[in-house]
Amino acid sequence: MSAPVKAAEPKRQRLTQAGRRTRERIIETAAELMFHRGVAGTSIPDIQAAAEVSASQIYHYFGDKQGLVLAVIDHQTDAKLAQQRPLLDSLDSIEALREWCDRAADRQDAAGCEGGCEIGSLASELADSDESARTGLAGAFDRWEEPIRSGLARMQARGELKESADTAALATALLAAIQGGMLLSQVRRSTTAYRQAVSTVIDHIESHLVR
Amino acid sequence: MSAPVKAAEPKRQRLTQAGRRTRERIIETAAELMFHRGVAGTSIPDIQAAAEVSASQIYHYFGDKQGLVLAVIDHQTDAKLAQQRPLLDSLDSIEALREWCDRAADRQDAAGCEGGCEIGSLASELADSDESARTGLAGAFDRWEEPIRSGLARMQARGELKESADTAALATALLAAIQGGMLLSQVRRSTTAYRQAVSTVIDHIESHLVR
DNA sequence: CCAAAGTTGGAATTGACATTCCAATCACGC
DNA sequence: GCGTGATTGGAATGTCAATTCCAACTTTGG
Repeated sequence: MSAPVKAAEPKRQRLTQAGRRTRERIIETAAELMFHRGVAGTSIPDIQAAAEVSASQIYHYFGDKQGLVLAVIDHQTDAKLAQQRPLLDSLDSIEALREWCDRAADRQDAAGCEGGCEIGSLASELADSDESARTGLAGAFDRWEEPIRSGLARMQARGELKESADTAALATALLAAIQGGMLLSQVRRSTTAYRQAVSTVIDHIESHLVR
Repeated sequence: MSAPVKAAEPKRQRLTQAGRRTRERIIETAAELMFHRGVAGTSIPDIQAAAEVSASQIYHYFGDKQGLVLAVIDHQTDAKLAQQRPLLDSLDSIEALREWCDRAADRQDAAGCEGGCEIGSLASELADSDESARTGLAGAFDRWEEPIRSGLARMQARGELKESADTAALATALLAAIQGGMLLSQVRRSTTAYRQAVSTVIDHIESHLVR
């Protein structure tokens, strides 16, 4: 029959300087709006108005709304990793882990606990309704989890963490605590739950320290 | 100015037998659809068709879509607590905690990891866009967390858990692990993350056992 | 049995929204 | 300098959603 399902793919086109800038502006604006109002709550006209572009521009660069959503997923993933980057690459001590998680908590407090995790919110909304989005978000979580696992693995390699510790599982548990904690904090409008959840998992990691 | 914001409130009316049944059917159908497709992805006509009711019936009983959503939140909360009820009231041993969490994991596996937590999904979608929904969901999480906390407190009272253990924080951490683990499992289509997250937190609770 | 209130059907209204189209500019390699 | 393809504007299209309205029918309490 037809070729294997793939997302409406805007043909690989050469982008002009202006094109690249427009494209970026659309993605950033869409990401912002979708973060605050959800994907379904963000209409193309909304994005048009906020980014000051015409409908044709959005459809020219992304094909359709789904294409834009996929671009937003990648953008938010890159943005999150970049934002946490210096710390993210040295999560190889209990102190570094705590510091890294605290930063996020402080940011969340500063935002008045409105909005949860950029990735997590997209995941919850899209996981069951858009298979390619689900795949993209699974990749996002993998990219995010990797530096955690890697940091723990370094601790273990250095002999600071017991051999019996399952670093992969601990990394997953910490990521889950972050996600669940963020959600509870968003709903309760207080970072207490996030801090407790994350702190609990890090305490547990600490209990695997040698000595 | 005006009275404090309150949701469009269908006047307290006496319900006939038929009325009560229709109302219930609408709520259950809406809950089901909204769980699978999200609130925004579920239209009133969708609900009409699935529940075999007319538009007037929905608006008669709930005022508007938001009213229906609030009813769905309460319904899902009651349903979740009822479903877990026997176990939920005796979460006062490590084994009971593990058993309780395992059940949820098995259910999730049986569902092919489609759909996350009924409460968590609603929370993520509605927390920032509907203040009364947010309040209702905060209450839902509180009602859910309470039996966990209470079970841990009993363990502590019996002297099984060290005095130094913060049972409230541990309960919150477990709930967060459940939520975050569910989200990761939904996105990854595997309960591994959920099992690891939950297991990690329970291991940590276990480390607070006396002796 | 009668009236008030509860229940239901279904059409009509109004407004968005995603997407398409066409035509006009504009940038750049040759 | 020219032409091809990139970029943009803005109107038009078709669909579908939320909600309202009104009229008919049913139940219930007195």
